Amino acid sequence: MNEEFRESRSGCPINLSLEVFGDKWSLLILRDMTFGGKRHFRELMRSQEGISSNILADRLKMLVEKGILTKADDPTHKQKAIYSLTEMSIELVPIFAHLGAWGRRWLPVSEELSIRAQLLEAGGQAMWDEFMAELREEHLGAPPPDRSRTGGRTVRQTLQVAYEAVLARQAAERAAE
Amino acid sequence: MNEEFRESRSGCPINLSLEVFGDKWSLLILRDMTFGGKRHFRELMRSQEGISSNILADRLKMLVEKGILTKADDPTHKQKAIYSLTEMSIELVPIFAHLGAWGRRWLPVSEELSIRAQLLEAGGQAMWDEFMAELREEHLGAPPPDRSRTGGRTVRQTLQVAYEAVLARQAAERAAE
DNA sequence: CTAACCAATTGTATTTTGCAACTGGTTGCA
DNA sequence: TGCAACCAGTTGCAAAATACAATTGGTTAG
Repeated sequence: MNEEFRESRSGCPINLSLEVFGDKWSLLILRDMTFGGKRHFRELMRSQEGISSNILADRLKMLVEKGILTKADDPTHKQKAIYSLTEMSIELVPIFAHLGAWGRRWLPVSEELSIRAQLLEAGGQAMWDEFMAELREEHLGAPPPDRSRTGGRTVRQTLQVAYEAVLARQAAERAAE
Repeated sequence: MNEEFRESRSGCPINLSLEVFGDKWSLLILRDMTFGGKRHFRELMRSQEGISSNILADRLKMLVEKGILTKADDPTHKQKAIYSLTEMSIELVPIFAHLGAWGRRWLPVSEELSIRAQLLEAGGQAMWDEFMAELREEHLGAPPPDRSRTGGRTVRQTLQVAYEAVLARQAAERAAE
């Protein structure tokens, strides 16, 4: 397991974490998989930030090597690869939540791209736990979580609906001008 | 405030956060200031990971420009600069805590460099709040927090004592072989 | 049969990083 | 007063990472 860390700069947990995703793209790929439900190379290419295909290929390879993602053949298409989160990456959800909250508080975020972060912050640990359970179901084939409390809607759907509502309102406001 | 983000790739809070410290060094510098109490260039040069002086100078400049640090003259020495955390960087404490917990769980950390992360994780939000209050006192001149509950020892001292205890035990074990 | 789709790879230019040496000055001490 | 240690960087250069555009070799739907 530890072979890719042979040349690590130090055994500090923060440093080792940064050696994994201390760059401008790795966490964005994981963000799109986690919150955007993206599983394929081509879906990941359509990121807000415009990643190029060689960088994406390189990062996916690295993340698979480090055990943060897994890669499998998609049965519906011989050339299609499907990427999955692992427990390792699913447990980044609280970090995403805090990172989003911090960014929303201190940086010039746009409303539509920060509504998810806002809801995730407001939902707290309970929502994060629920979301992680959903990801385990979707990516690891874990048994489905009890969804009776949440009205049958997944956390990702909740976030997505809120995002689209903001987009719709913005479009209406622009039309009204 | 937002001038340095004019060319940002997107208004997503996670993306904007990564544009600030999505590299291999910025968070390590902030870690050393936050947990190591380092305030001077030369102290920061002595990181576990061996940052080089040009990179350190570049990152300090960027972090000051972005409002994540401030820089002031040290009255004790004409050439000495003293760097301080701001509210922005003090509020990274929960992110450090989660990042440390994640790294400790999934990466090949060393015992002595992860004992702090372990204590910080165990201490939870209450400990993080206490620590942030201490940092505000130390870096922003905020009024001292009520320290009666904690036996007069600061969180940083608690972490440091634990770190040194591990080092001492390791030295004793090596001597006993 | 063909156009769209698929996950990349290739080539090249630019930018960032890493490393070592060096700068111009300040301070403590003998 | 002179000298060594200290101070925050800067400079020059090589190596690595990144960005961008074009292309590859194959698959699939209509």
